[in-house]
Amino acid sequence: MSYDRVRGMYDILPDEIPWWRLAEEAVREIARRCHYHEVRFPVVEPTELFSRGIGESTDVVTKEMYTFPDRKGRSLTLRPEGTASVARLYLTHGLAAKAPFQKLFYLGPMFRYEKPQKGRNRQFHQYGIEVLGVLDPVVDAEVIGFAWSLMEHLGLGGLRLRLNSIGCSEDRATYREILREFFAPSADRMCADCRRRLLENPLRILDCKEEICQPLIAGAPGSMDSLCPECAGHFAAVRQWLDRLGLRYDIDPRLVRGLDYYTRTVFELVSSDLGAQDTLLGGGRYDDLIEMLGGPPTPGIGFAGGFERLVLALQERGCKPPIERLDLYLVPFGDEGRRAGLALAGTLRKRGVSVDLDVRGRSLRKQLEAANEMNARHVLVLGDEEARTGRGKVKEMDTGVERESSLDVDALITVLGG
RNA sequence: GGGAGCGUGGCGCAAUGGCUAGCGCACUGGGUUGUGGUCCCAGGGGUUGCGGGUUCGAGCCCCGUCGCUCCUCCCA
Repeated sequence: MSYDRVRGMYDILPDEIPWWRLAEEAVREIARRCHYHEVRFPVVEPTELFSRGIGESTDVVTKEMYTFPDRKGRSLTLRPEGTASVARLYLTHGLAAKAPFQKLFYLGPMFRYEKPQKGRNRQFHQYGIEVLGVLDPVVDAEVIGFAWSLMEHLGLGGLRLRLNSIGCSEDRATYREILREFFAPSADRMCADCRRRLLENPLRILDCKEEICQPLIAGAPGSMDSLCPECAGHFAAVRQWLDRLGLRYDIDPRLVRGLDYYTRTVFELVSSDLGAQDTLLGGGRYDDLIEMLGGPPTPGIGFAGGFERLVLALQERGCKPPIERLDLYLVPFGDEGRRAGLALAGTLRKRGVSVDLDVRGRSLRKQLEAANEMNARHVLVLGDEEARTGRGKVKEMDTGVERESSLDVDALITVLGG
């Protein structure tokens, strides 16, 4: 093999496609029901969009972006996520003034330069929804409801929604200080990473999985204690809505998301069927993002989910996507039959029937074996005899029953249908 | 970035340091050019990831390297 795949980027072969389509169609269907509109945006954006939108100090920006200069020396980046692009799109097209309230969704590949492992690739595929222009807590509940509807539609179980509020930017600043004061006295009893985090971003300490840090983290004050009255009220209202709608959630005061634009409500939907990378989707509010990118103050909320992980979870749960069967396998046979075969296939295909036929002139036996292997519903042997008389026998492969039929397209379609 | 495990036909695996590196599945053809699944026969396909070392002799042992997988980290 002379060329390897790029590390962390994968081919998806026909065998896997049914699960992908199942997942993609579910997203589109829920989006349709909830009246979200699809947007598509470039895979490449100016680097600054991400570094400013996602946050200069985040892992994504500091070490995970595919960034390169174009031929005129401008710095471009393969999108590592979608929200920043949607915010940019919102501003680019003047929606803030024209139609400030938007419910949008997207699907597509994202890129992050990370060490690959189960459920984490360098090119991965996300779907995401974004609601722009409304601060009301009912929207938070609607967005979370979308996530649950999607999972319910797919019949996925083993799920848990982790919910938290990290407050507005002022709250986050005060919380950061509270954590700093809390952890500082015991800094010497924490792992090296956490000592660094203490200075750079104390919020991250809460994510630490090191044994040594666990007891300390367990006793740390939650972010909800430092919420301002507005944010506390917002969060209480979100919870009320969720309760009213019967949407399950677990409050997790240690849930801190890794992108800087998040404010107030944050959440993750995790699956018990996945490995270490068990977050099926994650999101939250980003009420300052649009303004940060140069637009008018505009609240927003959304989430993104990974298709790879969704597919893994579906397979883990034994979900079988519907199998698409070939309607008819034509077995052209003899000179006349072969001449008639392709023409007949063409007319049937125009009528919406899926037809395949042998193009290698193989033996009758081999062709039937092929038909059997590809799980065709019907077989029609089209030899010289059939070509001459215009009649043939359609065999239903599951039962072995043969039915005599005219080779007239309408007659055939009737036989195939039954 | 750190750690662990694994690299042998397309896939899954085997081979005490010793014969021409085998087996199953898959693939191709035939048994059977007028009807599939089973069965039988035959065939193609390998620089044992790569490079070096030890040895009379290395798929096997040693070193290096590359790759893959999982964990950590982070996140979708």
